[in-house]
Amino acid sequence: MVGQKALLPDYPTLLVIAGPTAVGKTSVAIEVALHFGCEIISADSRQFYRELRIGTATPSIQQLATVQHHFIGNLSLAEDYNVARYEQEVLSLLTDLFAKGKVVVMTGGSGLYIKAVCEGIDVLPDADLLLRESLQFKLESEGLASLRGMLQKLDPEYYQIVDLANPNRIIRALEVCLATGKPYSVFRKHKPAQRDFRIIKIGLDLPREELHHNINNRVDQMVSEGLEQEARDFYHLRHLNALNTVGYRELFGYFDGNCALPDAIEKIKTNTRRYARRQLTWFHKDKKMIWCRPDEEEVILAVEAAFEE
RNA sequence: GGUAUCGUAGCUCAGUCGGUAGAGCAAUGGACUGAAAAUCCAUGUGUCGCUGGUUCGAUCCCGGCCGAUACCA
Repeated sequence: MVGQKALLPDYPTLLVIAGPTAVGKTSVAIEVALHFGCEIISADSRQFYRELRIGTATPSIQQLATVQHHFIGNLSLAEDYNVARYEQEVLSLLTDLFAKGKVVVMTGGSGLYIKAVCEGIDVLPDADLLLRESLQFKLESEGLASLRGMLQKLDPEYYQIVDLANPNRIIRALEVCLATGKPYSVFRKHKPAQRDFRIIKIGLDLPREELHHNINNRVDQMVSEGLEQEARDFYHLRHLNALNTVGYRELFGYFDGNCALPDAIEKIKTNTRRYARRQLTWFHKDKKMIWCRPDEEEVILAVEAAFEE
């Protein structure tokens, strides 16, 4: 199968390969991209940061040399970034890539980022970091109930549907209300965007036990590759969102003296497992997802079958 | 070999003055439009080590056995 002449689609096709962390997306995506002779767009909100190499399981130098990748190491830790920018940048890149070939592979585990590319995302104001900080302060000093009260006044419609226990949701809505003077809900259209390319979504999964085994092994491997030093190098930047990331926060806790190194490593494994579960929850909701084992031949067969539809 | 203590959920342990049991962690399910590797919500049946006995009734009391730990030989 791999190495045989590829069956190519008639229209530009974005081939999404999603799945939980450590399922084996990177190598499958490379094989699939080689098969279709195309490039890879990463959809991983932490592999953007070039400083985070070990802890985010960035593809190796050799892997990156095999197939042209995009959105790997394209940002520096201190840079602000968000889904909407990603959507725009990917769309613009796709125009170029589809001028060269009919297929582009997109792979990663950040569900929201994939969704933004496939379905679009509403036009909203970016976060104002100062405003966010002051709301955060209000949360700490006055409690969540106070923020809820504000939201109830500023956007009663959204107040009815938000998760009222989730500070992040409420703060974001308030940011938009305060920055624009309009209720957050008027911006939330949720109208799926029309794309001028076809989308085929493949979800990779493994029996849970096997996935956990992969996760545990990979964390041990990260540690032996020097994850502790990588985290230490950026300990002083821990306040940055990019470092609010599994693998780094647990080690920061160890540097703070809150736990021993083996405990921190154990916590990384646990939190990675939970992260994988949240990713699966997100992807399971997508009814268009075609589920496969992380095996390139199985994926290519599924993709070529989808071309026919 | 003797004595003592312990054996309860995947793990660490609590508890039942005898009426078949519950916390933390783990795990599982879910939500989620500019923080998304983030953030938030929900979910606790397990031969109470095995086996006899007492009892209307035993995980709890008594005996034996097995296992663990500590101390003594």
